[in-house]
Amino acid sequence: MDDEKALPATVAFRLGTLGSRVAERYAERLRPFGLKPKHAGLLAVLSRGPAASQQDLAGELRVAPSLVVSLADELERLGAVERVRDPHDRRRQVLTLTDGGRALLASCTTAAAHLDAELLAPLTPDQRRALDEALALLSP
Amino acid sequence: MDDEKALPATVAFRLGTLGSRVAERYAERLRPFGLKPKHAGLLAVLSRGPAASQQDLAGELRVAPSLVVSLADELERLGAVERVRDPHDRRRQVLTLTDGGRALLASCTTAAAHLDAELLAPLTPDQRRALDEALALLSP
DNA sequence: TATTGTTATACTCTATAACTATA
DNA sequence: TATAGTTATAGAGTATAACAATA
Repeated sequence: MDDEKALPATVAFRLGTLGSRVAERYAERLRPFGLKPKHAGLLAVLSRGPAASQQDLAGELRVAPSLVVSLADELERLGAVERVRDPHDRRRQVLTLTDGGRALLASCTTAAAHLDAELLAPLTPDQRRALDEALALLSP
Repeated sequence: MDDEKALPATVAFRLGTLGSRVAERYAERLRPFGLKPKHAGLLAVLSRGPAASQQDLAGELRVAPSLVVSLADELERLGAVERVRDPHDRRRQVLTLTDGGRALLASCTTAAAHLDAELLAPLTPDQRRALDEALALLSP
């Protein structure tokens, strides 16, 4: 008997390719807003905590600090975030979400929900719950 | 009641980020072989069909034809594939897997299987089956 | 003229490293 | 001297477009 799965049958391979295709489709939906998925990720992090330092944000998003700078630049240009210098440590730029930023995040969330609906259409409710559970266990 | 999921709770968002992290981890495992995931994908396609044209391969892998050229160049340099001109249409380069290429693919498959074992460790057998099923339904 | 493979070029994304200002 | 943010530079990965050979 042959226990060996072919490469395209492994979870790692399928998760990698599926993830890349889903990310691509999500990026398409965000394009009209002038955003890429990483912008949405940054908005989401800002929305749930009080503004951390940009270095902390970099750690949380698992990207280089210099990337946070350009993401924040672009979000600032869109009026979605504001940079305020921390008066206690003037080296720190504290990022805060504006009302426009919250609206933008809501749009990103709606776009993701629409994509979810399309993706999950072929799954039964039980299968959806199972997938949700698996993703919760697999996600870092 | 609030039906609206937060962005990081959507399937699209989690599948995108998880897929990218898994792909990164898989790429690490392939590095010692001098390969990237796309090389492994090409080897896998070649292993299960008789050699198609490079353009067909590009379509199957969803990449530009020029990328197939460089992937094939690198695999040829590693002795994993051979290019043979089709005598019936001398424009066509037929790619064939060598024994070395089959061995290399086996290594890629083993690496993916090891990664699978690590990824799936926190899941029960039922959860693994459910994930497998969902991936089958979601994958193109 | 159309098609296959190839080459040349450019673009996107992201990281590393150098720099500035505060501490 | 050390740290936050920024800027400059470079590299990976991939696509687009021009090109050569063959049909």
